[in-house]
Amino acid sequence: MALYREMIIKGIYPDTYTIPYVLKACAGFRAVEEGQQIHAHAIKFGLVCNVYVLNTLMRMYAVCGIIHYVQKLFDESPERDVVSWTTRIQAFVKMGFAKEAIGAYFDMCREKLRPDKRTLVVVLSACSRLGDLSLGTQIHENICDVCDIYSDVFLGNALIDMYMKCGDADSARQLFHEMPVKNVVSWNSMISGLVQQGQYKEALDVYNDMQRIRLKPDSVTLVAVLNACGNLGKLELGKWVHAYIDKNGIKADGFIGNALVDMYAKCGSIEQAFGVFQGMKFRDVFSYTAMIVGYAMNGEAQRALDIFAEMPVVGIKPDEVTFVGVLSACSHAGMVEEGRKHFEDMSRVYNLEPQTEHYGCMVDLLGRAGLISEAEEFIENMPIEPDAFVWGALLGACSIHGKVELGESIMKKIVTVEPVRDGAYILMSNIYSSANRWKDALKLRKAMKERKVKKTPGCSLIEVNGVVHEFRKGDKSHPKVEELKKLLEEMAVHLRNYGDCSTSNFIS
DNA sequence: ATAGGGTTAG
Repeated sequence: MALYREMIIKGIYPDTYTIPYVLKACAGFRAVEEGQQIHAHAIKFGLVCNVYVLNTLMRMYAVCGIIHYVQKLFDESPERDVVSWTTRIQAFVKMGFAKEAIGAYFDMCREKLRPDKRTLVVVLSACSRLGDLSLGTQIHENICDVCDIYSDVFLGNALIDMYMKCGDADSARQLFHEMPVKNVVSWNSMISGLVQQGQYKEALDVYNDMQRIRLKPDSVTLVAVLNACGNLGKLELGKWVHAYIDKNGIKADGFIGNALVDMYAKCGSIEQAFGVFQGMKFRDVFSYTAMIVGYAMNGEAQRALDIFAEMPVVGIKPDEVTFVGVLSACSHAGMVEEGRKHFEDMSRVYNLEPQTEHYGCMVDLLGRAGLISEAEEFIENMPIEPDAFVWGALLGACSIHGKVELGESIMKKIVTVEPVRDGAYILMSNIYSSANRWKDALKLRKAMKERKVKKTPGCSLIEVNGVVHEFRKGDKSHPKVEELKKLLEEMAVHLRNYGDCSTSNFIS
């Protein structure tokens, strides 16, 4: 850049070779203003009719996120080649306009331009974002016409990612095994893909295979592994990853730091989570959200709200997920007024539209506090259609406060929205049982069987000395189940002595 | 002689 300036000052004109060089540097540093200056030079010296110059200009605006200019340059350019199209498609994908990207791809085909490997990689990433499997499969077939899929790691990786994001883990796995050359991105696509599908154990299996061939994980790998650890309660492995990060001088940047906070919080080590959070140089919405949700999950509502109150001070705007944490913290602590205030602030102060999760949290908040008719009213005034999550929250309130008739009418609504999940049936049958209406409870259990309702076993994970113990409701397979039961009974007796009545049936 | 576009994460 300095050399280029010197050149201009000395009165030497740039040519069609100079401009792409300097523009590449601008794109690398996201220096829009300098890029615009170069753009002005290119116009001044009459170089904008060259495809190379045009394409690098488009690319510079694309990485700086100014899609408007990309489109303008594309429209005005006298000559467009595969690179121009690819750059425009990529710009759409980057800005989250996946549909437009696909549209541009088909326009390109209509203009009788043949896409190459790099175009197809970008188009596949658009399919991933859309989660459109049939479109992705169609592109896969297009690729087979153009070239050999196995001839390019990038293409293979993009295909794995596409199948994973479209929910077809089997095809992704098959492709992965057939690829003759793999790199760390191929492994990462598999591992994070499985994590996104909730197949945490499978993700860790793939990670073990990766270690077996002694391929070094990078920060993308570790973020996915930490995510799996958090969801499986694998604190020991999570700690090991933390040590690995420190030892290998991997930058504890945003992604890694946030993943560590999330992992520790989900594993119940909330103090460790806070330690990592405090040690981070740069914190963003995700760091704060992980901490708030973590505190809420671990029953520390006040600390969740304290962290939330810090956000405007440091100038970080909360997002929808942050508010799920805030509202659930209020709900579990019975802070009705506080919760109401935050719910109102969501749209009024932060311009965020409440989603069904937020309405569900509010119904839960009101319902738990016994304000059932207000909770009902709240649902009636919802601008969006209430889903099973919202009705479920109200049903939960009926279960706590023994409202049988209301429960029955809610049950009817839930069955129409979501007939195959077990949660509501269990709640309702508990309501009947508490009201001594055993016949109705039995009838409901029968209906569950008839409708083939899927049962998700109540389950908790805990790790002791590196071994994960999984407890399912009614499961007696743990080797020390009798000892555990005895201990729990003793604990319940102690707790009741301190005036806690909620422990009577937690031993099951 | 010298130039441009690609995949993975919270």
